[in-house]
Amino acid sequence: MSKTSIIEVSKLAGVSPATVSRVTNNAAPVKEATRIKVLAAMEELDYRPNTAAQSLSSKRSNNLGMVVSHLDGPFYGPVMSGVEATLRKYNKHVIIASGFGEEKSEKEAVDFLLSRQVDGLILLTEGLDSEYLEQLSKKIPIYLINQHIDGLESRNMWLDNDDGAYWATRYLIDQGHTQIVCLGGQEYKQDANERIAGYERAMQEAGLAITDQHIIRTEFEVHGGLQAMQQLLDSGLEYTAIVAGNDEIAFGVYEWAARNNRRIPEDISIIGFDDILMSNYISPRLTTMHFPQFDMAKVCANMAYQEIYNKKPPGGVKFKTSLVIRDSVRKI
Amino acid sequence: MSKTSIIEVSKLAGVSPATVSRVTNNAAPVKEATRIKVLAAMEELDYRPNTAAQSLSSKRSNNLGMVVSHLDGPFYGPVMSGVEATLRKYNKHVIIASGFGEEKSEKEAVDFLLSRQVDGLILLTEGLDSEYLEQLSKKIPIYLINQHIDGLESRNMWLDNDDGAYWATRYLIDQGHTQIVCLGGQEYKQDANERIAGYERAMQEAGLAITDQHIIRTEFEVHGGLQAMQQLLDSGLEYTAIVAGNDEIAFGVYEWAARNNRRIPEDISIIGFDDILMSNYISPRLTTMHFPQFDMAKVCANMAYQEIYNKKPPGGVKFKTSLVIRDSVRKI
DNA sequence: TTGTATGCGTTATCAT
DNA sequence: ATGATAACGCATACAA
Repeated sequence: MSKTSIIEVSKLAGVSPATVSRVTNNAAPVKEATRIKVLAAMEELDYRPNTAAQSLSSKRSNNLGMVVSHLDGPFYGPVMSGVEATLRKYNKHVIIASGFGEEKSEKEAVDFLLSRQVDGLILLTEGLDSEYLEQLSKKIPIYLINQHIDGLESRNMWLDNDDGAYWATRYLIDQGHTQIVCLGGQEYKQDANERIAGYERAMQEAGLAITDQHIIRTEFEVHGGLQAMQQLLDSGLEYTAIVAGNDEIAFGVYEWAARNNRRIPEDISIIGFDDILMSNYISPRLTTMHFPQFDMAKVCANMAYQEIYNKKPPGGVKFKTSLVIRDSVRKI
Repeated sequence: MSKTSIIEVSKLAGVSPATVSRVTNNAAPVKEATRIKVLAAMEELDYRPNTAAQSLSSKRSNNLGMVVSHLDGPFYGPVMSGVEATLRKYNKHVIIASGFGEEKSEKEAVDFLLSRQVDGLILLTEGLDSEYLEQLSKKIPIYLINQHIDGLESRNMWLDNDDGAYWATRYLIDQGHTQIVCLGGQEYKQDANERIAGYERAMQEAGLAITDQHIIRTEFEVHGGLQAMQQLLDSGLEYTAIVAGNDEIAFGVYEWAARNNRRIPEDISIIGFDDILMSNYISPRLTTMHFPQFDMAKVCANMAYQEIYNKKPPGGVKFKTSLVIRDSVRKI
């Protein structure tokens, strides 16, 4: 374990430590001949720069912090995966902290990460409001996934939820459905509102009237879908198809259908939103709008890297969903 | 951003930097009065020790590395969550790297983590063989989740797969089933073999004869379950219940049942293994053996912490599954 | 119990 | 293009 230091490498290569540093960081110009010598010495001694010393001296940890609401959950895996893979390519790393879905805990996670001297923060949270985030962004570069804050647009990666829900609804309409309800998320959630707006837009455009009963607000969870279906039943509204606010709500509908002896898609057609892993497993496989989480994560990590370590100006990106046709919608 | 250093704290408190260091690490004895003074000064200046300097000086990064096969996948979330939560409590942190399910990539992940000077390694991998791991363990403490290697038992956290499969099978038998098949994992997987052994043990104990046709090997995936069912059909063997090697295989059975117009549990009873999140979502909800991943992760992280930072000797732990009764098995 | 002094391995500044 | 040297902020051995 006797770590070989830059000094030993410099001696073996017959140069100064500074020169060795120059080649490891290949930032400053080094004559090709000496570079080769140094590289050879590093190789021979199996030299690995001490990251702590690098950080101390350069005042950079080479770590980005990332806080996600939940480490488990079906949604976050691909995002973490994308960020990790991208950063590792640049020899940077992500330190992930869980916010456990609560504002307090999410703030603690941010503090923890700050105390670890991360160079930037990637946030995929639910409980952090815009004021807090604006404050935070004065201290450290922050990148927001799936959250759109005025004033921070350039470091936002967000989804065009309206557009996605519009096309989801359009697909149902194109399949011949006219009695379409929407089981959306709760009002305090931005994306829930955007998705509902997209649904409304498509319905209106098609000249299909909707009433208050057509839109049911519930939690973005399986049990939310169940409750919403009960509410829908109670309302007596007739329908042939459902636009679900997300896939988990759609699963709640599956559950409800199974309990109440309704078949999907024969009796009820349904389209989801997000395309989480499970959508492709469940039976019948769920037709849904694909959320490009992995791409979003990669783009975000790239942007963070480029701005923080290469001073390239950031620019927010809006992503589009894509329709994934599977087996939960029937043609009328 | 002008970070306040230990020097400023020491001046404000009227003590030496060494004393400040002593209170932050509360290892060495400090008079209560001065401790209070120092704490007050730290508070006032909002002092946070520079982790890079700490690492450089103490020769410890206070980071543990963790490599998992996949960051997404239904299985790893709870494990990461448990490790992260536990370590954070101790003000240590986990750096997670993905192995992307390939040996080469997993080794790269290990190298990457080593180059980050982690103090220990938590491994939840598939492609690293015992020889490699034994070699690795000479360089750095490694903790194995869900993998049992001779010579490294004391740092192993593993599941009693045999016992779990035994009780899964027993449950089926207790519900009146006698024609029970097992859709297990592939031969090169340790846990797959152990689970099959448990199945066999329970069957023999109950005096139920099994033939080669009773045990089908397949991949631990949904499509594996599908294939196995096809094979089972071709064999012409009669059965009323299935022990699945894991939940994903069970989902494959669900899929097959849906396609072939068989009902669960009316026509086919099935019990899974692992209790992944989805098991509780799918319809009918899957009866399965719960894998205490979260506990396992917490125990593992605790053990790593205690050994690495407090020199407490480690001791491997064997975990038991527990039966989660839901709706996929019927009583005969 | 507390202070002093040194070292940790690298980068950055300033020369050359 | 390269070398010398001073930080970087903390922990620790040693001294008091």
